[in-house]
Amino acid sequence: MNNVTVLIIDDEAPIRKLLTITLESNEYKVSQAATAHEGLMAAANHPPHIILLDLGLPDESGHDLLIKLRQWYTNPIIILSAQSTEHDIVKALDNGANDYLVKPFRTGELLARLRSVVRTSVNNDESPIINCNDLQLNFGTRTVTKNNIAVKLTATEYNLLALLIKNEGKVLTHHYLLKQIWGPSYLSQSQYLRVFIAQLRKKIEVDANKPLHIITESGVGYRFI
Amino acid sequence: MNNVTVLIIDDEAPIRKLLTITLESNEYKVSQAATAHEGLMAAANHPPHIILLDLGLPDESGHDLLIKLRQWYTNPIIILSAQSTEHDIVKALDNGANDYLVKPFRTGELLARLRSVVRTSVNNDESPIINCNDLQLNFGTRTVTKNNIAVKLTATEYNLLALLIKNEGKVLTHHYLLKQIWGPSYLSQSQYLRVFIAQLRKKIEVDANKPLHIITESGVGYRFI
DNA sequence: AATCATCTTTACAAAATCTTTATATTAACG
DNA sequence: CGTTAATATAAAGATTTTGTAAAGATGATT
Repeated sequence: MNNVTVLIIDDEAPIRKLLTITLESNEYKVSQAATAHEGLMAAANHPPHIILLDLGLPDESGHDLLIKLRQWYTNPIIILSAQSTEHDIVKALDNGANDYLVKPFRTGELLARLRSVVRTSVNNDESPIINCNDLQLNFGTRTVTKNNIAVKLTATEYNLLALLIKNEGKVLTHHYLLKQIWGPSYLSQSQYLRVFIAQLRKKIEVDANKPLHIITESGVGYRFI
Repeated sequence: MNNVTVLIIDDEAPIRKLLTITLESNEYKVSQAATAHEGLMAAANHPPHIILLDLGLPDESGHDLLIKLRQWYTNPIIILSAQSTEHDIVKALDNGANDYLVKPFRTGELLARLRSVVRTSVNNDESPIINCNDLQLNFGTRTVTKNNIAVKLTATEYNLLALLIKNEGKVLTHHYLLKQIWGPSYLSQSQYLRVFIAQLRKKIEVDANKPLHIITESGVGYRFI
């Protein structure tokens, strides 16, 4: 469940193979390129979270590719290179590389350095907040506000509301809701659903008798708007 | 003018001297510490933009100091160590180090790696002190005050409070809290949590019966406001 | 060995939540 | 329009979860 994508740009097939196996067994999604040109295209078409770049490419200097990438690509780039001269390392880092590993590198160290750059740069992306008119649900903090006033929900109420909101517009059947919230052995307890929907409406609707958010689809289920 | 502050934590005076000269001639502002304790205090009192940390300190393992620093310090930490085993490198990186250089290191490379971490970390001048109304928590010194009066907390109580405060607003599940504070083998000991939450409330809340800071989310966990 | 602070466990009280029941209201359909 | 099925609501009860005090255990320090 890592979901971090890595693009390997290296001309040596055995190294690509080794890296791919290593990374995939650590739940990274891997794509490959064997030349600078291929790498640039791949990065542009499907920007990965991280690029592993070999400096010794056949068609173009890795340094030049790095410079080209850095004109628009802001995610981490880690250099993997047989060159271990200070000149090469300094040049690569100053051209925007986030790290530089000398081949042959140790697998564990590579993975640790990957985790390090992922930690510092990849994770700051999403704000898991959903707004619906007066209503706001924050998945990160597990809070609900109505007109900026906190609404106190029980765990079950929150789960039910979150499920409805995540499927905004869709009708969720009684069957489905019961299964998701209470589990597969509660499929016949449709009274639960009525009780909890009523409680939710009391808490989040302006007028619980004329619900604007939680809509009843008689005979089928409920829908959130 | 660079204006970037660097704290060197290293017990060997000659290395501190060499680093200081190197860094100052590149317009960094340098401060020094010769022991883990000194380093922790220095970092807490005047949080630097970057910490250069030697793992071989006399009074405490550099790894342990790294862990303590990372409880509140979010700026880059670069390890300088004579140890070059993969185990050490991986451990340090996973404990939150941003880079790891093996001594003896090349000056140009160190400077390039410094430039690299400066470039990527937006220098958010973050204080190691968190204020919440009447409550103040100092991550550097591990102390808590309520209306400027020191509150005496045990290690476990402090850890629990610090974890809650670091995730202010978020609900932390019982599962998560137990795992973080007591370790993965204590996941079923939810009574611990109740006892320690009660103790914390007695110490930091104005009225422990009506907690304003540590909020119970029944069936889920606790939240700090 | 005695002391002290802290952690762990136990027992019970209090509170919150869930479940069930009863009954009212609304929608579907001929 | 009236009947039937589905849905809504309130409130009582049962159950689970949480809070608290206090006793026992541990382990470091003297």
